[in-house]
Amino acid sequence: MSARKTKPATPRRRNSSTIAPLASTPGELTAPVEDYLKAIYGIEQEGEAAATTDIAAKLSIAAASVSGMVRRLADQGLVSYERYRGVRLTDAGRRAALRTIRRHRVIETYLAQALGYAWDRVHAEAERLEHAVSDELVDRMASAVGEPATDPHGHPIPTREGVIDETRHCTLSDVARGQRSRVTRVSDEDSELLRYLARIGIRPGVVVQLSERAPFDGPLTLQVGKGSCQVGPALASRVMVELLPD
Amino acid sequence: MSARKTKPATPRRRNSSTIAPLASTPGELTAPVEDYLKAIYGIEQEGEAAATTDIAAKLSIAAASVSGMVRRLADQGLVSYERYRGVRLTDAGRRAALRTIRRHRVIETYLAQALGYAWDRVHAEAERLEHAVSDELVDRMASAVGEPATDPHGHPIPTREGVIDETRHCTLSDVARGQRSRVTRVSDEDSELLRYLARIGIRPGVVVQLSERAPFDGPLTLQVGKGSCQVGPALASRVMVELLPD
DNA sequence: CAATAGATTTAGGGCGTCCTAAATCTTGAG
DNA sequence: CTCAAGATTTAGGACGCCCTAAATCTATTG
Repeated sequence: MSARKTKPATPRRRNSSTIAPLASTPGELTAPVEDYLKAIYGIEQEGEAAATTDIAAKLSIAAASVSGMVRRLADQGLVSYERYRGVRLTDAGRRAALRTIRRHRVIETYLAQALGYAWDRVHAEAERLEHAVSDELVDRMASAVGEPATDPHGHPIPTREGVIDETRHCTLSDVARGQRSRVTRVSDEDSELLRYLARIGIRPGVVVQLSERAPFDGPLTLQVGKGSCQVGPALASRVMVELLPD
Repeated sequence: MSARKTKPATPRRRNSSTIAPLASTPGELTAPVEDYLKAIYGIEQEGEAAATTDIAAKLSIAAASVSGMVRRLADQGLVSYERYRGVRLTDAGRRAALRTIRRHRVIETYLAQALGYAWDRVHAEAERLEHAVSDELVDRMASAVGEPATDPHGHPIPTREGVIDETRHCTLSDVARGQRSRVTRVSDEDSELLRYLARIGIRPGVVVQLSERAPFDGPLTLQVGKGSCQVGPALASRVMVELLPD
Protein backbone atom coordinates (compact mmCIF):
# COMPACT_ATOMS: atom_id res chain seq x y z
CA MET A 1 0.00 0.00 0.00
CA SER A 2 1.92 2.91 1.25
CA ALA A 3 5.46 3.37 0.04
CA ARG A 4 7.12 3.47 3.37
CA LYS A 5 10.67 2.36 3.79
CA THR A 6 11.99 3.85 6.99
CA LYS A 7 10.66 6.22 9.56
CA PRO A 8 10.55 9.45 7.64
CA ALA A 9 9.58 11.25 10.81
CA THR A 10 7.28 13.56 8.99
CA PRO A 11 7.00 16.79 10.90
CA ARG A 12 3.30 17.03 10.57
CA ARG A 13 2.24 20.58 10.30
CA ARG A 14 -1.40 21.06 10.92
CA ASN A 15 -3.35 24.11 11.66
CA SER A 16 -1.79 25.72 8.64
CA SER A 17 -4.05 28.69 8.24
CA THR A 18 -4.51 29.92 11.75
CA ILE A 19 -2.26 31.77 14.07
CA ALA A 20 -0.37 29.83 16.66
CA PRO A 21 -2.55 29.34 19.70
CA LEU A 22 -1.58 31.22 22.79
CA ALA A 23 -1.75 28.28 25.16
CA SER A 24 -2.36 30.54 28.10
CA THR A 25 -5.92 31.57 27.38
CA PRO A 26 -7.98 29.64 29.87
CA GLY A 27 -11.59 28.69 29.50
CA GLU A 28 -11.24 27.70 25.89
CA LEU A 29 -10.42 24.09 26.35
CA THR A 30 -12.68 21.43 24.92
CA ALA A 31 -14.31 18.87 27.15
CA PRO A 32 -12.07 16.03 25.93
CA VAL A 33 -8.99 18.14 26.59
CA GLU A 34 -10.14 18.86 30.11
CA ASP A 35 -10.77 15.17 30.63
CA TYR A 36 -7.28 14.27 29.45
CA LEU A 37 -5.72 16.83 31.74
CA LYS A 38 -7.67 15.57 34.72
CA ALA A 39 -6.66 12.01 33.92
CA ILE A 40 -3.01 12.91 33.52
CA TYR A 41 -3.04 14.86 36.75
CA GLY A 42 -4.52 11.89 38.55
CA ILE A 43 -1.93 9.51 37.19
CA GLU A 44 0.95 11.85 37.92
CA GLN A 45 -0.23 12.09 41.52
CA GLU A 46 0.62 8.48 42.07
CA GLY A 47 3.91 7.96 40.36
CA GLU A 48 5.88 8.97 37.37
CA ALA A 49 4.93 10.45 34.06
CA ALA A 50 1.57 9.34 32.76
CA ALA A 51 1.83 6.41 30.38
CA THR A 52 -0.28 6.28 27.27
CA THR A 53 -1.99 3.08 28.35
CA ASP A 54 -2.84 4.48 31.75
CA ILE A 55 -4.46 7.52 30.21
CA ALA A 56 -6.31 5.32 27.77
CA ALA A 57 -7.55 3.06 30.55
CA LYS A 58 -8.64 5.98 32.70
CA LEU A 59 -10.61 7.52 29.88
CA SER A 60 -11.85 4.25 28.39
CA ILE A 61 -10.52 5.00 24.95
CA ALA A 62 -8.05 3.25 22.67
CA ALA A 63 -4.37 3.84 23.34
CA ALA A 64 -3.85 4.90 19.75
CA SER A 65 -6.26 7.77 20.27
CA VAL A 66 -4.22 8.98 23.18
CA SER A 67 -1.06 9.34 21.13
CA GLY A 68 -2.75 11.74 18.78
CA MET A 69 -4.36 13.78 21.49
CA VAL A 70 -1.17 14.00 23.47
CA ARG A 71 0.50 15.65 20.53
CA ARG A 72 -2.29 18.20 20.38
CA LEU A 73 -1.99 18.84 24.10
CA ALA A 74 1.73 19.39 23.65
CA ASP A 75 1.05 21.79 20.76
CA GLN A 76 -1.13 23.77 23.12
CA GLY A 77 1.58 23.82 25.74
CA LEU A 78 -0.43 21.81 28.23
CA VAL A 79 1.86 18.80 28.48
CA SER A 80 5.44 17.97 27.72
CA TYR A 81 6.45 14.60 26.48
CA GLU A 82 9.00 12.55 24.66
CA ARG A 83 7.82 9.84 22.39
CA TYR A 84 7.60 6.51 24.13
CA ARG A 85 8.37 8.20 27.43
CA GLY A 86 5.09 9.31 28.90
CA VAL A 87 3.50 12.66 29.52
CA ARG A 88 3.81 15.35 32.15
CA LEU A 89 1.65 18.37 32.71
CA THR A 90 3.24 21.73 32.18
CA ASP A 91 2.40 24.51 34.60
CA ALA A 92 -0.36 25.64 32.29
CA GLY A 93 -1.67 22.10 32.02
CA ARG A 94 -1.58 21.63 35.74
CA ARG A 95 -3.44 24.86 36.28
CA ALA A 96 -6.09 23.84 33.80
CA ALA A 97 -6.40 20.41 35.39
CA LEU A 98 -6.84 21.90 38.83
CA ARG A 99 -9.42 24.32 37.55
CA THR A 100 -11.44 21.43 36.20
CA ILE A 101 -10.98 19.43 39.37
CA ARG A 102 -12.13 22.39 41.42
CA ARG A 103 -15.21 22.69 39.28
CA HIS A 104 -15.95 19.03 39.58
CA ARG A 105 -15.61 18.91 43.33
CA VAL A 106 -17.41 22.15 44.02
CA ILE A 107 -20.28 20.92 41.88
CA GLU A 108 -20.37 17.61 43.71
CA THR A 109 -20.46 19.33 47.04
CA TYR A 110 -23.11 21.76 45.96
CA LEU A 111 -25.33 19.05 44.53
CA ALA A 112 -25.08 17.06 47.72
CA GLN A 113 -25.52 19.91 50.17
CA ALA A 114 -27.80 22.33 48.37
CA LEU A 115 -29.89 20.02 46.23
CA GLY A 116 -30.07 16.85 48.25
CA TYR A 117 -28.22 14.58 45.87
CA ALA A 118 -27.14 11.21 47.18
CA TRP A 119 -23.37 10.93 47.32
CA ASP A 120 -23.31 8.15 44.76
CA ARG A 121 -25.05 10.30 42.13
CA VAL A 122 -23.01 13.47 42.26
CA HIS A 123 -20.02 12.21 40.33
CA ALA A 124 -21.79 11.46 37.08
CA GLU A 125 -23.60 14.77 37.12
CA ALA A 126 -20.45 16.73 37.92
CA GLU A 127 -18.60 14.93 35.18
CA ARG A 128 -20.78 16.66 32.61
CA LEU A 129 -21.32 19.98 34.35
CA GLU A 130 -17.64 20.59 35.00
CA HIS A 131 -17.19 21.43 31.33
CA ALA A 132 -20.06 23.87 31.19
CA VAL A 133 -20.00 26.00 34.32
CA SER A 134 -18.43 29.45 34.44
CA ASP A 135 -15.97 30.50 37.09
CA GLU A 136 -18.62 32.78 38.47
CA LEU A 137 -21.04 29.93 38.96
CA VAL A 138 -18.44 27.75 40.61
CA ASP A 139 -17.59 30.53 43.00
CA ARG A 140 -21.23 31.16 43.81
CA MET A 141 -21.82 27.50 44.45
CA ALA A 142 -18.74 27.24 46.61
CA SER A 143 -19.79 30.22 48.64
CA ALA A 144 -23.36 28.93 48.97
CA VAL A 145 -22.10 25.80 50.70
CA GLY A 146 -19.52 27.58 52.83
CA GLU A 147 -16.34 27.30 50.78
CA PRO A 148 -15.90 23.61 51.45
CA ALA A 149 -12.41 22.15 51.67
CA THR A 150 -13.40 18.73 50.44
CA ASP A 151 -16.07 17.15 48.30
CA PRO A 152 -18.60 14.62 49.64
CA HIS A 153 -16.13 11.78 49.20
CA GLY A 154 -13.38 13.58 51.06
CA HIS A 155 -11.30 14.70 48.11
CA PRO A 156 -9.68 18.10 48.60
CA ILE A 157 -11.02 21.00 46.57
CA PRO A 158 -8.40 23.22 44.94
CA THR A 159 -8.73 26.89 45.72
CA ARG A 160 -9.58 29.46 43.12
CA GLU A 161 -5.85 30.04 42.86
CA GLY A 162 -5.09 26.40 42.16
CA VAL A 163 -3.72 25.40 45.54
CA ILE A 164 -4.55 21.86 46.58
CA ASP A 165 -3.66 19.55 49.39
CA GLU A 166 -1.64 16.80 47.78
CA THR A 167 -0.97 14.75 50.87
CA ARG A 168 -0.80 11.06 50.05
CA HIS A 169 -3.02 8.91 52.16
CA CYS A 170 -2.74 5.23 52.77
CA THR A 171 -5.64 2.89 52.26
CA LEU A 172 -7.31 0.38 54.50
CA SER A 173 -5.20 -2.25 52.78
CA ASP A 174 -2.11 -0.70 54.32
CA VAL A 175 -3.42 -0.64 57.88
CA ALA A 176 -1.96 -3.05 60.41
CA ARG A 177 -4.00 -5.32 62.61
CA GLY A 178 -5.39 -3.60 65.64
CA GLN A 179 -4.68 -0.18 64.19
CA ARG A 180 -7.33 2.52 64.45
CA SER A 181 -7.69 4.96 61.61
CA ARG A 182 -9.99 7.68 60.42
CA VAL A 183 -11.46 7.55 56.94
CA THR A 184 -10.34 10.55 54.92
CA ARG A 185 -11.54 9.81 51.43
CA VAL A 186 -13.25 7.17 49.37
CA SER A 187 -13.05 6.51 45.69
CA ASP A 188 -15.91 8.33 44.02
CA GLU A 189 -16.44 6.85 40.60
CA ASP A 190 -18.18 3.64 41.46
CA SER A 191 -21.75 4.36 42.40
CA GLU A 192 -22.40 0.89 43.68
CA LEU A 193 -19.34 0.95 45.89
CA LEU A 194 -20.49 4.23 47.37
CA ARG A 195 -23.92 2.89 48.18
CA TYR A 196 -22.35 -0.09 49.85
CA LEU A 197 -19.96 2.05 51.84
CA ALA A 198 -22.86 4.16 53.01
CA ARG A 199 -24.67 1.06 54.10
CA ILE A 200 -21.83 -0.19 56.25
CA GLY A 201 -21.23 3.26 57.67
CA ILE A 202 -17.95 4.10 56.00
CA ARG A 203 -17.64 7.74 55.02
CA PRO A 204 -15.06 10.46 55.52
CA GLY A 205 -14.53 11.27 59.17
CA VAL A 206 -15.58 7.89 60.50
CA VAL A 207 -13.15 6.01 62.71
CA VAL A 208 -12.55 2.35 61.95
CA GLN A 209 -10.44 -0.24 63.65
CA LEU A 210 -8.94 -3.12 61.76
CA SER A 211 -9.48 -6.08 64.01
CA GLU A 212 -8.62 -8.95 61.73
CA ARG A 213 -6.80 -9.50 58.49
CA ALA A 214 -7.15 -12.82 56.71
CA PRO A 215 -3.98 -14.06 55.02
CA PHE A 216 -3.31 -14.09 51.28
CA ASP A 217 -4.96 -10.79 50.66
CA GLY A 218 -8.14 -12.06 52.27
CA PRO A 219 -10.98 -10.07 53.78
CA LEU A 220 -10.43 -7.55 56.56
CA THR A 221 -12.59 -7.37 59.62
CA LEU A 222 -13.39 -3.83 60.66
CA GLN A 223 -15.03 -2.21 63.64
CA VAL A 224 -17.11 0.67 62.37
CA GLY A 225 -18.93 2.52 65.08
CA LYS A 226 -20.45 -0.19 67.20
CA GLY A 227 -20.81 -2.64 64.35
CA SER A 228 -18.30 -4.74 62.55
CA CYS A 229 -18.02 -5.92 59.00
CA GLN A 230 -15.77 -7.73 56.65
CA VAL A 231 -14.50 -6.19 53.48
CA GLY A 232 -12.48 -7.53 50.61
CA PRO A 233 -9.24 -6.06 49.34
CA ALA A 234 -10.95 -4.45 46.34
CA LEU A 235 -12.98 -2.34 48.70
CA ALA A 236 -10.20 -1.78 51.19
CA SER A 237 -7.91 -0.35 48.57
CA ARG A 238 -10.51 2.25 47.71
CA VAL A 239 -10.85 3.66 51.20
CA MET A 240 -8.22 6.16 52.23
CA VAL A 241 -7.45 6.68 55.90
CA GLU A 242 -5.15 8.44 58.29
CA LEU A 243 -3.73 6.41 61.12
CA LEU A 244 -4.72 7.33 64.64
CA PRO A 245 -2.46 7.08 67.67
CA ASP A 246 -3.49 4.36 70.08
CA MET B 1 11.64 2.69 36.78
CA SER B 2 8.04 2.86 37.72
CA ALA B 3 6.00 -0.24 37.84
CA ARG B 4 3.43 1.12 35.52
CA LYS B 5 0.53 -1.12 35.98
CA THR B 6 -0.71 -2.04 32.63
CA LYS B 7 -4.37 -2.51 32.45
CA PRO B 8 -5.19 -3.99 29.08
CA ALA B 9 -6.76 -0.77 28.00
CA THR B 10 -10.07 -2.29 27.19
CA PRO B 11 -11.48 -0.06 24.54
CA ARG B 12 -15.05 -0.05 25.61
CA ARG B 13 -16.74 1.61 22.82
CA ARG B 14 -18.41 4.88 23.38
CA ASN B 15 -20.07 5.68 20.14
CA SER B 16 -19.19 3.90 16.93
CA SER B 17 -22.22 1.73 16.16
CA THR B 18 -22.60 1.64 12.45
CA ILE B 19 -26.33 1.15 12.56
CA ALA B 20 -28.62 4.11 12.20
CA PRO B 21 -29.83 5.29 15.58
CA LEU B 22 -33.52 4.99 16.20
CA ALA B 23 -34.26 8.65 16.67
CA SER B 24 -36.53 8.10 19.60
CA THR B 25 -33.93 7.72 22.32
CA PRO B 26 -33.84 11.02 24.14
CA GLY B 27 -30.94 12.42 26.05
CA GLU B 28 -28.45 11.54 23.40
CA LEU B 29 -28.61 14.66 21.32
CA THR B 30 -25.50 16.73 20.78
CA ALA B 31 -25.37 20.34 21.87
CA PRO B 32 -25.52 21.67 18.30
CA VAL B 33 -28.55 19.51 17.58
CA GLU B 34 -30.32 20.84 20.64
CA ASP B 35 -29.49 24.36 19.56
CA TYR B 36 -30.94 23.79 16.11
CA LEU B 37 -34.13 22.36 17.55
CA LYS B 38 -34.54 25.30 19.89
CA ALA B 39 -33.98 27.71 17.03
CA ILE B 40 -36.44 25.94 14.75
CA TYR B 41 -39.03 25.84 17.50
CA GLY B 42 -38.63 29.56 18.04
CA ILE B 43 -39.03 30.35 14.37
CA GLU B 44 -42.03 28.07 13.97
CA GLN B 45 -43.70 29.87 16.84
CA GLU B 46 -43.98 32.99 14.82
CA GLY B 47 -44.98 31.84 11.40
CA GLU B 48 -44.56 29.05 8.97
CA ALA B 49 -41.89 26.48 8.46
CA ALA B 50 -38.41 27.58 9.47
CA ALA B 51 -36.35 28.83 6.55
CA THR B 52 -32.70 27.94 6.22
CA THR B 53 -31.64 31.57 6.41
CA ASP B 54 -33.65 32.19 9.54
CA ILE B 55 -32.07 29.24 11.29
CA ALA B 56 -28.64 30.37 10.15
CA ALA B 57 -29.27 33.88 11.41
CA LYS B 58 -30.56 32.70 14.76
CA LEU B 59 -27.55 30.48 15.31
CA SER B 60 -25.02 32.83 13.73
CA ILE B 61 -23.71 30.25 11.32
CA ALA B 62 -23.49 30.07 7.54
CA ALA B 63 -26.64 29.09 5.68
CA ALA B 64 -24.76 26.33 3.90
CA SER B 65 -24.02 24.68 7.22
CA VAL B 66 -27.70 24.59 8.00
CA SER B 67 -28.56 22.59 4.91
CA GLY B 68 -26.26 19.81 5.95
CA MET B 69 -27.40 19.74 9.53
CA VAL B 70 -31.04 19.78 8.55
CA ARG B 71 -30.53 16.60 6.61
CA ARG B 72 -28.98 14.98 9.67
CA LEU B 73 -31.88 16.17 11.80
CA ALA B 74 -34.28 14.65 9.29
CA ASP B 75 -32.31 11.40 9.34
CA GLN B 76 -32.81 11.32 13.08
CA GLY B 77 -36.50 11.93 12.69
CA LEU B 78 -36.42 15.28 14.43
CA VAL B 79 -37.57 17.44 11.55
CA SER B 80 -39.39 16.96 8.29
CA TYR B 81 -38.54 19.01 5.26
CA GLU B 82 -38.65 19.28 1.52
CA ARG B 83 -35.71 20.75 -0.24
CA TYR B 84 -36.09 24.47 -0.75
CA ARG B 85 -39.25 24.44 1.34
CA GLY B 86 -38.21 24.95 4.92
CA VAL B 87 -38.20 22.78 7.99
CA ARG B 88 -40.76 21.68 10.56
CA LEU B 89 -40.23 19.87 13.79
CA THR B 90 -41.67 16.41 14.05
CA ASP B 91 -43.30 15.40 17.30
CA ALA B 92 -40.02 13.95 18.48
CA GLY B 93 -38.22 17.14 17.49
CA ARG B 94 -40.74 19.29 19.24
CA ARG B 95 -40.47 17.22 22.37
CA ALA B 96 -36.70 17.48 22.32
CA ALA B 97 -36.88 21.23 21.74
CA LEU B 98 -39.23 21.71 24.66
CA ARG B 99 -37.04 19.60 26.88
CA THR B 100 -34.10 21.85 26.10
CA ILE B 101 -36.19 24.96 26.58
CA ARG B 102 -37.40 23.68 29.92
CA ARG B 103 -33.84 23.05 30.97
CA HIS B 104 -32.77 26.48 29.89
CA ARG B 105 -35.55 28.31 31.67
CA VAL B 106 -35.43 26.28 34.84
CA ILE B 107 -31.71 26.90 35.02
CA GLU B 108 -32.21 30.63 34.48
CA THR B 109 -34.77 30.78 37.22
CA TYR B 110 -32.67 28.75 39.60
CA LEU B 111 -29.58 30.85 39.01
CA ALA B 112 -31.54 34.01 39.66
CA GLN B 113 -33.48 32.85 42.68
CA ALA B 114 -31.16 30.43 44.41
CA LEU B 115 -27.76 31.80 43.53
CA GLY B 116 -28.34 35.52 43.25
CA TYR B 117 -27.55 35.89 39.58
CA ALA B 118 -28.51 39.18 37.95
CA TRP B 119 -31.18 38.68 35.32
CA ASP B 120 -28.88 39.80 32.54
CA ARG B 121 -26.33 37.08 33.29
CA VAL B 122 -28.50 34.02 33.51
CA HIS B 123 -29.02 33.53 29.80
CA ALA B 124 -25.39 32.98 28.86
CA GLU B 125 -24.84 30.56 31.71
CA ALA B 126 -28.01 28.62 30.94
CA GLU B 127 -27.04 28.44 27.30
CA ARG B 128 -24.12 26.20 28.21
CA LEU B 129 -25.64 24.32 31.11
CA GLU B 130 -28.79 23.33 29.27
CA HIS B 131 -26.77 20.77 27.34
CA ALA B 132 -25.16 19.23 30.39
CA VAL B 133 -27.79 18.90 33.09
CA SER B 134 -29.70 15.70 33.73
CA ASP B 135 -33.44 15.55 34.02
CA GLU B 136 -33.03 14.82 37.69
CA LEU B 137 -31.05 17.99 38.24
CA VAL B 138 -33.54 20.10 36.34
CA ASP B 139 -36.35 18.69 38.42
CA ARG B 140 -34.49 19.31 41.63
CA MET B 141 -33.74 22.87 40.64
CA ALA B 142 -37.33 23.47 39.63
CA SER B 143 -38.61 22.13 42.89
CA ALA B 144 -36.05 24.14 44.87
CA VAL B 145 -37.46 27.37 43.47
CA GLY B 146 -41.09 26.33 43.73
CA GLU B 147 -41.86 24.89 40.31
CA PRO B 148 -41.88 28.27 38.61
CA ALA B 149 -44.18 28.84 35.65
CA THR B 150 -41.92 31.40 33.99
CA ASP B 151 -38.26 32.28 33.87
CA PRO B 152 -36.90 35.62 35.11
CA HIS B 153 -37.73 37.31 31.82
CA GLY B 154 -41.30 36.08 31.84
CA HIS B 155 -40.97 33.24 29.34
CA PRO B 156 -43.15 30.24 30.12
CA ILE B 157 -41.42 27.08 31.32
CA PRO B 158 -42.59 23.84 29.71
CA THR B 159 -43.66 21.17 32.14
CA ARG B 160 -41.80 17.94 32.51
CA GLU B 161 -44.35 16.49 30.12
CA GLY B 162 -43.66 19.08 27.46
CA VAL B 163 -46.72 21.27 27.91
CA ILE B 164 -46.11 24.95 27.35
CA ASP B 165 -48.21 28.07 27.18
CA GLU B 166 -47.94 29.21 23.59
CA THR B 167 -50.11 32.30 23.84
CA ARG B 168 -48.91 35.00 21.50
CA HIS B 169 -48.34 38.33 23.14
CA CYS B 170 -48.17 41.70 21.50
CA THR B 171 -45.28 44.05 22.06
CA LEU B 172 -45.14 47.61 23.22
CA SER B 173 -44.88 48.58 19.56
CA ASP B 174 -48.41 47.33 19.04
CA VAL B 175 -49.97 49.27 21.91
CA ALA B 176 -52.23 52.21 21.13
CA ARG B 177 -51.84 55.67 22.62
CA GLY B 178 -53.30 55.94 26.05
CA GLN B 179 -53.50 52.20 26.45
CA ARG B 180 -52.39 50.61 29.70
CA SER B 181 -50.70 47.24 29.60
CA ARG B 182 -48.84 44.84 31.81
CA VAL B 183 -45.40 43.60 30.85
CA THR B 184 -45.42 39.83 30.43
CA ARG B 185 -42.04 39.04 28.97
CA VAL B 186 -38.90 40.68 27.73
CA SER B 187 -36.37 39.44 25.25
CA ASP B 188 -33.60 37.71 27.17
CA GLU B 189 -30.60 37.45 24.92
CA ASP B 190 -29.29 40.98 25.05
CA SER B 191 -27.60 41.57 28.34
CA GLU B 192 -27.28 45.27 27.81
CA LEU B 193 -30.95 45.63 26.99
CA LEU B 194 -31.85 43.78 30.16
CA ARG B 195 -29.73 46.05 32.30
CA TYR B 196 -31.34 49.06 30.69
CA LEU B 197 -34.83 47.67 31.19
CA ALA B 198 -34.06 47.05 34.84
CA ARG B 199 -32.87 50.62 35.16
CA ILE B 200 -36.07 52.10 33.80
CA GLY B 201 -38.19 49.73 35.83
CA ILE B 202 -39.51 47.49 33.10
CA ARG B 203 -39.82 43.87 34.10
CA PRO B 204 -42.53 41.22 33.93
CA GLY B 205 -45.58 42.19 35.97
CA VAL B 206 -45.05 45.92 35.79
CA VAL B 207 -47.86 48.06 34.41
CA VAL B 208 -46.99 50.69 31.83
CA GLN B 209 -49.10 53.25 30.06
CA LEU B 210 -48.23 54.45 26.61
CA SER B 211 -48.81 58.17 26.77
CA GLU B 212 -47.25 59.32 23.53
CA ARG B 213 -46.15 57.84 20.27
CA ALA B 214 -44.00 59.88 17.92
CA PRO B 215 -44.79 59.43 14.24
CA PHE B 216 -42.70 57.53 11.71
CA ASP B 217 -41.79 54.77 14.11
CA GLY B 218 -40.43 57.30 16.53
CA PRO B 219 -39.90 56.96 20.26
CA LEU B 220 -42.71 56.04 22.62
CA THR B 221 -43.35 57.83 25.86
CA LEU B 222 -44.25 55.51 28.70
CA GLN B 223 -45.48 55.92 32.23
CA VAL B 224 -43.77 53.30 34.35
CA GLY B 225 -44.73 53.43 37.97
CA LYS B 226 -44.58 57.10 38.87
CA GLY B 227 -41.84 57.87 36.37
CA SER B 228 -41.90 58.24 32.65
CA CYS B 229 -39.44 57.47 29.95
CA GLN B 230 -39.00 57.39 26.23
CA VAL B 231 -38.04 54.30 24.38
CA GLY B 232 -37.19 53.60 20.78
CA PRO B 233 -38.90 51.04 18.59
CA ALA B 234 -36.00 48.60 18.89
CA LEU B 235 -36.62 48.37 22.60
CA ALA B 236 -40.41 48.50 22.33
CA SER B 237 -40.50 45.51 20.03
CA ARG B 238 -38.63 43.47 22.59
CA VAL B 239 -41.08 44.02 25.40
CA MET B 240 -44.16 41.83 25.39
CA VAL B 241 -47.31 42.97 27.11
CA GLU B 242 -50.93 42.13 27.70
CA LEU B 243 -53.44 44.91 27.31
CA LEU B 244 -55.35 46.04 30.35
CA PRO B 245 -58.95 47.24 30.35
CA ASP B 246 -59.32 50.94 31.02
C1' DC C 1 -42.78 35.52 -19.69
C1' DA C 2 -38.12 36.03 -19.14
C1' DA C 3 -34.55 37.99 -16.26
C1' DT C 4 -32.70 38.35 -12.00
C1' DA C 5 -32.24 38.77 -6.90
C1' DG C 6 -32.28 36.09 -3.15
C1' DA C 7 -32.66 31.61 -0.91
C1' DT C 8 -30.90 27.13 -0.85
C1' DT C 9 -28.15 23.33 -1.80
C1' DT C 10 -23.92 21.01 -3.43
C1' DA C 11 -18.92 20.65 -3.75
C1' DG C 12 -14.84 20.58 -1.56
C1' DG C 13 -12.26 21.49 2.80
C1' DG C 14 -10.69 21.77 7.75
C1' DC C 15 -10.47 20.53 12.55
C1' DG C 16 -11.20 17.69 16.55
C1' DT C 17 -11.81 13.25 18.35
C1' DC C 18 -12.30 8.59 18.02
C1' DC C 19 -11.24 3.61 16.03
C1' DT C 20 -8.75 -0.59 14.05
C1' DA C 21 -4.69 -2.59 12.07
C1' DA C 22 -0.07 -2.48 11.39
C1' DA C 23 4.42 -0.88 12.39
C1' DT C 24 7.98 0.12 15.75
C1' DC C 25 10.15 0.83 20.11
C1' DT C 26 11.43 -0.59 25.04
C1' DT C 27 12.32 -3.62 28.38
C1' DG C 28 12.69 -7.59 31.18
C1' DA C 29 13.64 -12.66 31.01
C1' DG C 30 16.37 -15.95 30.00
C1' DC D 1 23.01 -10.17 24.79
C1' DT D 2 19.09 -11.56 22.31
C1' DC D 3 14.22 -11.67 21.78
C1' DA D 4 9.57 -11.63 22.53
C1' DA D 5 5.77 -9.40 25.02
C1' DG D 6 3.90 -5.33 25.88
C1' DA D 7 3.69 -0.33 25.16
C1' DT D 8 3.46 3.11 21.85
C1' DT D 9 3.06 5.30 17.64
C1' DT D 10 1.74 5.65 12.73
C1' DA D 11 -1.49 4.77 8.88
C1' DG D 12 -5.76 5.13 7.22
C1' DG D 13 -10.69 5.97 8.21
C1' DA D 14 -15.15 7.75 10.06
C1' DC D 15 -18.24 11.12 11.92
C1' DG D 16 -19.99 15.65 13.41
C1' DC D 17 -20.06 20.25 12.54
C1' DC D 18 -18.36 24.23 10.63
C1' DC D 19 -16.78 27.28 6.29
C1' DT D 20 -16.35 29.38 1.44
C1' DA D 21 -17.44 29.18 -3.44
C1' DA D 22 -20.12 27.73 -6.88
C1' DA D 23 -24.28 25.81 -8.72
C1' DT D 24 -29.18 25.74 -8.77
C1' DC D 25 -33.78 26.71 -7.58
C1' DT D 26 -37.83 29.98 -6.48
C1' DA D 27 -40.28 33.81 -6.92
C1' DT D 28 -40.81 38.59 -8.04
C1' DT D 29 -41.17 41.94 -11.22
C1' DG D 30 -40.64 44.63 -15.30
